Formats: sequence, C-alpha cells, structure tokens
Amino acid sequence: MKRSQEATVEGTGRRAGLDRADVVLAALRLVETEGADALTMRNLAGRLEVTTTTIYWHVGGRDELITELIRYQSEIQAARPIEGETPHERVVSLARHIWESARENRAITSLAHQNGATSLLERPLEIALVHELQVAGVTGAAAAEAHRAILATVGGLLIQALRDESIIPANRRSEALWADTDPELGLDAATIDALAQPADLDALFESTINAVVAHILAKPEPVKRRSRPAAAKAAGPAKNKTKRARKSTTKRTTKSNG
Amino acid sequence: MKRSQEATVEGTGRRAGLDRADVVLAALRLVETEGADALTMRNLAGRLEVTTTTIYWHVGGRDELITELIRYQSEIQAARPIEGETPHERVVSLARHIWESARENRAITSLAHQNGATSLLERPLEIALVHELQVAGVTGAAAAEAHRAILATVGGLLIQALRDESIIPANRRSEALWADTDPELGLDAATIDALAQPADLDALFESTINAVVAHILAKPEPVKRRSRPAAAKAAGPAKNKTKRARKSTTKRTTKSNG
DNA sequence: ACCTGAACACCGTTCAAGT
DNA sequence: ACCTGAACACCGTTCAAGT
Repeated sequence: MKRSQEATVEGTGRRAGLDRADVVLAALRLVETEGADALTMRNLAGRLEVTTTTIYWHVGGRDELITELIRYQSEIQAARPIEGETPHERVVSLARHIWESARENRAITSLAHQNGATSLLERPLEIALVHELQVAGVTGAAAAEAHRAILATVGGLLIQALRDESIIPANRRSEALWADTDPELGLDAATIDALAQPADLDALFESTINAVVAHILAKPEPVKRRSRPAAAKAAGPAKNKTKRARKSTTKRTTKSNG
Repeated sequence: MKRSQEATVEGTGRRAGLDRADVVLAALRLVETEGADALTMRNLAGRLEVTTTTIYWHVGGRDELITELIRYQSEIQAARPIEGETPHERVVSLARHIWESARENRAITSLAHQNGATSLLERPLEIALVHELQVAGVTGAAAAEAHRAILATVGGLLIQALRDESIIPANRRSEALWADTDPELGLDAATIDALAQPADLDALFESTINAVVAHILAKPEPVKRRSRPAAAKAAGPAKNKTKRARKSTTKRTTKSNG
C-alpha cells in the first residue's frame, strides 16, 4: 500500500501519489483516533497536507467517502470464526460478532450509525447470519423475521453501549436521570440504585440474545447440520474471491440459557 | 398560552411578548412539520420573525432548547393508559406505548435520538415500566436488567423503523442491499426475497417483545395484582407534589437475584 | 491527471449595542 | 427586559484555474 508521507514533488508545493485508498485509510485512522465527529473534509485534508478540494477529487464527497470507509471496515469485521455446534450456538455466535465488533470499533460504528450506514457495516456478518439460519432450517419470511429480530436486539443494546462512550450531557444520561428520581414516586430503592449504576452490557447481551434466539429457533425443529457454512462475503467491489478455509470448530461457546 | 402572532410594538420593528414557551412550542411545530434537521436556530428565528440572537436570549442555546422540547413531549407521551391485567400484559403494554409514541412522533424521536436525549424522551414511560416490574415482583438488579433488556428491544426495533423514514441513500438501505445480493452466495431465494421487502415492524415488535418479557418474567412467579396502576409521571419541574398512595401489593418483596 | 484558491451557502454562538 | 446587527469559527461543496 502506498504511503502518503512521500516527499513533495521537486520543490513544488504539490504532493505526490495520493490516491483514493490513501484518502480512505487516512479517514479511517482519523475516525479511530479522534472520533466520528472529527471526520470533516477540512480536518482530513489537513491530515493529508492537501487542500480540501483535493479530497473531493479523489473521493466524490463526504458520503462516498463514508460509504467506502464503512465497506472497508465491514470486511475486517467478518473475519471472526463462527463458534459452536448447534444452530442456537452458531446464531448467537454471529450476533456476538456484531456486538463485539461494534464495541471494539466504537467510533466507526458511531459514524456508520450517524450516517445510516449500519446495514452496510454489518453486511458480511448479516449474510453469514442468514446462511446460518438457513442451515438451521429457517428460511423465507420466517428467516427474514428472525434475522430482523436478532439485529434489532443487538442494535438496541448497541445504542445503549455507544451512548456511554459519546459525550452526552450529564442531565440526559440514563444513569443520571435515575440517580435523582423523585422519591415520592414510590419506586423500590434497590431498583433505582441498580438503574443508577452503569449496566453490565455484556451480561445483558448474553441473556437477551439467548432468549430471542431460543424464541426464534423454537418453531422449526433443529436440523442436524452437516453442510458447511458459507464464509461471510462483502458485497463490495471484490477483486479477488477469497475462499475461506473451513475449520471444524471444537464446541467452545458459552453455554447459557435464559 | 400566549400567541406569538401578536402585532409588533407600536410601529417599531420589535415583536411583543415572545417568551420561552413560545419558542419551545414553535420549535416543536417546526420539527413536526419539517423534520428534525430543520431545527436550526436561524430557521426557528425566521419562523418567529425575530433575529437568531433573540432565541438565545429566551432559551440558552440549541441544547437547552432541545432538552426542554423533549421534556415537554415526554409528558404528552405518558398519557396513554396501561392495558392488561397480568404483569406480562401490562409490561408489554408499556413497551408498546414507547413503540407507538415513537412511531407517531418520528421527527421528535429522531431529534431526541440524534442528540442523546432518548432517555429523557422516554423518561415518564420508563418510570411507569419500572413501577410495573416492581408490582410484578421484579426489583433491584433484576429489575434494572429487565428494564434495560426491554428498552434495548424496543430501541433496536425503533432504529429500524426510523431508518425507513429518514432519507438514507438507496445503496445503504437494508432492503436494497438484500435486493442485489450475489446469487453465488447460495442463500435461499425466498429468504432473500423476504429480506428485500419492507418489514412488518409492528408484527415484529409484538413477537419479539413478548419473547423478551416472557423471558424476564419467567424467574419470579407471577403476582395476582389487584392494585390499580400508577399513572406515569414526568420528572420535570413539578410544581405540585402529588403524593402517590402506596398500595401494599400482595407480594412485592425484594426477591431478586442476579 | 492531480491539485490549489476563492467563493457560496450554510451552521451554532457571542458580544456590544439599541430601546 | 427584550431585541438587533455584526462578527467569529466552523461546516460541505463547487468552480475556475493552475501545472
């Protein structure tokens, strides 16, 4: 990959060899280091030591830049191996991949969320999820419903998690609101106390996602799987079709039921 | 309530009698008619036929304005009566209130969401939810967990619903992404087809929330309730302290374990 | 082909000044 | 007490022009 720290051309003020990939990667690093809000065209241009308009020449505009950035990141996130043997375990494993990817890349997830590109970011993992449901015997309208229910559950927990990171004024944060709840309301003190504390979101994720997946897989009978799962594959301009090597997972998932 | 269409003062260019409430209500109408993004200080000032700085004099700034606007709206949304007899029914009913309020007031919900004020908007209904869980015998840490799981579920479905309304570029929308899925992936055609169609989110809400609530209320045994429901009460600047009659619920000990 | 400079139409916010 | 006018420091984007 071309580095962007090359010398300027022959004493002129022009930079050499800046291409589209450089811009996208610089944008990614900018988001990772300074947060989603730091991704402005001027800020990015400054990082690359070019004029704002140069950015426009390489990538079409802010929206295009974000689309490409998210697409790039989405492929990285799809690399995690699916764990578990039973359909339930494997579906939960995929949901957990979405969850963990988002928590480990908060800024990019926020960026995607702010710009309506969440589906794009989760795309490869969503494809893998649909496949896993299919293997479990869930297809058609039922699969779409199951898929959406799972994504909604993960997404709902995710906005709670991301909320903790972003700079929300104290008087709007859930914990703070519970902390000064009117005692006259007659709510249980221990409950209020628990609500005023930061949540254990990982535990909440496990508990809730297991309940939802159990509910989804309750209808059709589980299928003894012997077909191999398809690797997650991005819908981007993939130039090389990487065949993903299958490895037989050795059943090492958390065994939790609601 | 004072109208803001009063005549200007004696031929001068000054408007008369514009107060804080006028500004907040005008902002609310602006959001409702033109969407969350239309709420700019200049736009609002133009609506009220004053200068931008006048807005700053009445409400402190954009954030304060939004806080007050959301707080106002939150009280309106709490007016719905809780339906059902069993704890399960009543908890689901409250979750449904949050769901329906948000769907009926998309722009304001979006505004709250964009500005991290979701907790504020849902506050009165959240209080009612905690109360209802308490009546059902769920308190302490278990109540906090149950509360958060329910909110996450509703919230996750809500961002899917709100996504449909906002102007997201076609290539980022979930349905569009599924519509041109690579056939080489080997995914079931009927499933892809179902995913490419707009979802029946109301049905999805009912199905998912019932599963989650059932999961939550599975642990403590259900309580035969004969007490009447407490009305939702906002945490705003309440001038009159309504003493809430304490009802000895038949069995509401703090029987909570993680 | 690649990059600059100037400009446009927006933002939220502040500050001195008017009546 | 209530409001205006001008200004500051930002945005994304476009367009003509340079090499």
